[in-house]
Amino acid sequence: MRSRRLDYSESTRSALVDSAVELFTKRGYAGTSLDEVAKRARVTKGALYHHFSGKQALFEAAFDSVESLVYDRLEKIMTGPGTPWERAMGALNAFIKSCLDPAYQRIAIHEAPVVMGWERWREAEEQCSFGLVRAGLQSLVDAGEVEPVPVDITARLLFGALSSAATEIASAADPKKIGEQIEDVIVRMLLRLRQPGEAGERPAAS
Amino acid sequence: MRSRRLDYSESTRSALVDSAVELFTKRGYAGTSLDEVAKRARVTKGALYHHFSGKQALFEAAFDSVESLVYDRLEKIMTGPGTPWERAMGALNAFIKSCLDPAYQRIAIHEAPVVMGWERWREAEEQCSFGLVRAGLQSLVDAGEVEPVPVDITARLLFGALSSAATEIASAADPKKIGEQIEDVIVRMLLRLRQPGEAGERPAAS
DNA sequence: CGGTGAACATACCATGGGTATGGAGATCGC
DNA sequence: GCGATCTCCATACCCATGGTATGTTCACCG
Repeated sequence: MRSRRLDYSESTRSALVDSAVELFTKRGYAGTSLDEVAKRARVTKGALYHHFSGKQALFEAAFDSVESLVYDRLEKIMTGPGTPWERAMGALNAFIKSCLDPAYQRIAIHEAPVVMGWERWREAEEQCSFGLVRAGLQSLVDAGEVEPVPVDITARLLFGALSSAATEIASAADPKKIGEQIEDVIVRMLLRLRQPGEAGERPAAS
Repeated sequence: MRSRRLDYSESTRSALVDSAVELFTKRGYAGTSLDEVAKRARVTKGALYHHFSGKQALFEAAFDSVESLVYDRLEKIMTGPGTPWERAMGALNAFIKSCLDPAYQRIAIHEAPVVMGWERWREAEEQCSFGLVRAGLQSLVDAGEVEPVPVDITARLLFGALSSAATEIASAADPKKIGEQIEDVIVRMLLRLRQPGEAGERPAAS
C-alpha cells in the first residue's frame, strides 16, 4: 500500500476526523477504539496522537465537523431573504432535516454532552446551532412577530424539544412523516405566540 | 423464616447500588471504576459480579433506583385529588423539582440514553417518568381541557424540553429562580392550548 | 454430619488509552 | 550541497480497568 506519509499532513488529519465521525456515529464514543480510527484512516495511533492530544480532542474535532455542516446550512437561511417569520420557518425545517443525519444526532446531540461535559457542550452549542435557534427566536421577538417571551429560556426549551424530537424522527419507521408531524406541532405552537403585526409587519401566512 | 444470609445479600446489593448511584452521579459512567464502586460498598469486585452481570447491569440498577423515586412522587400526584388540570400542574412542578436532583439528572436523563442505548432507554422511560408526562397530557386532552393535540408527539417534545431545562436549572446560579421561570413559560404555553370547558369543566385558574 | 450451593474474595487475563522513542524525509542556514 | 533541525508519523511499551476463572467460607438440607 502506498505510504501515507507522502501525502500532506492536512489530508491525514481530515482523514482521521472523517474516520472518527464515521465510527463514533456507528459504534459510539466508548465503543470506538483509536486503533480502529487510525486504521480506517490508513495510519497508526502515532499519527493520531500527533494531530490530537487524545481521544477527547479527536471527538471534539468530529463534533466541530458535523456541527459546522448544520451551522452553515442554517446560517445561510437565517441571513437570507424573506421576513423574520419566513426565515425562522425555513430554519426550523432545515434543522429538523439536519437532525435526520445520524452523525449529527449521535455525536452533536447525544454523546457530546456526556463526552465533552455539559458545560463545555453548552459553550460550544452557544455559537453553533443552538445560537442560531436562539437568534432566530430573538429576531421574531424583536420584529414583533411573536409575543415577548423570555428568549433565553424559551430557546433552551425549544432546542431541547427539537433535539429530543430528532431521535424520535430518526428512529421512526417513517422518519419523513414523523418529521413533518413534529414540524407541524412546533409551528402551531409558535403560531399561538404570534400576534397581529403590531410592528407594522404583515402576518402573511407562510 | 427468612434466612439471615438473604438479608445480608440484599443489603450488599443495595449498598452496591447506592454506591454506584453516588459515583455515577459524581464522575459519570466512564469515569467510575468498578473497584471503586465495590470499595465504597466495602466489598470486592467479586461481590459486584455476583450480583450484577457487568457494568451496564449495575448502571441499569442505579437507573431504576433514581427513576423509581421520581416515578413514585409523580404517580402519587397524578392519581391524587383535583381536576386533571390541577394534577397536571402539580406533576409538572414536581417533575421540575425532581430534575434538581443531580443523580436523576445525570443518570436518568443524560447518561442513560448513551450508556443503555437510546432504544432501551426509551423503552424504560415509557413506563417511568415519561409515561406519566404522556399520561398527564392525555388526560388533559381527554378531559377537554386542552385542544386535541397529537399526544404522542407533543409529549415527546414536552419531555425533551423539560429534560433539557433540567440541566439548565441545576447548573444555574440560582436554580430555584430559573426553575420557576421555566415552569412559568411551560404553563403559559399550555394555557394557550387550553380551551373553555367544552367538556363541562370549569376552567378555574389554578 | 457430610454434601450442596449461595455469597463472596483473590488472582489473573485482555483490551485499549496514553506515552516514549525512533526514523524517514522535507526544509533551512551557510 | 550538506549537515542540522524540524515535521510527521511508526513501533514498542506501560498501565488502568472491565471481565473471568477459581478458591473459600458458611448457612441450610436431607
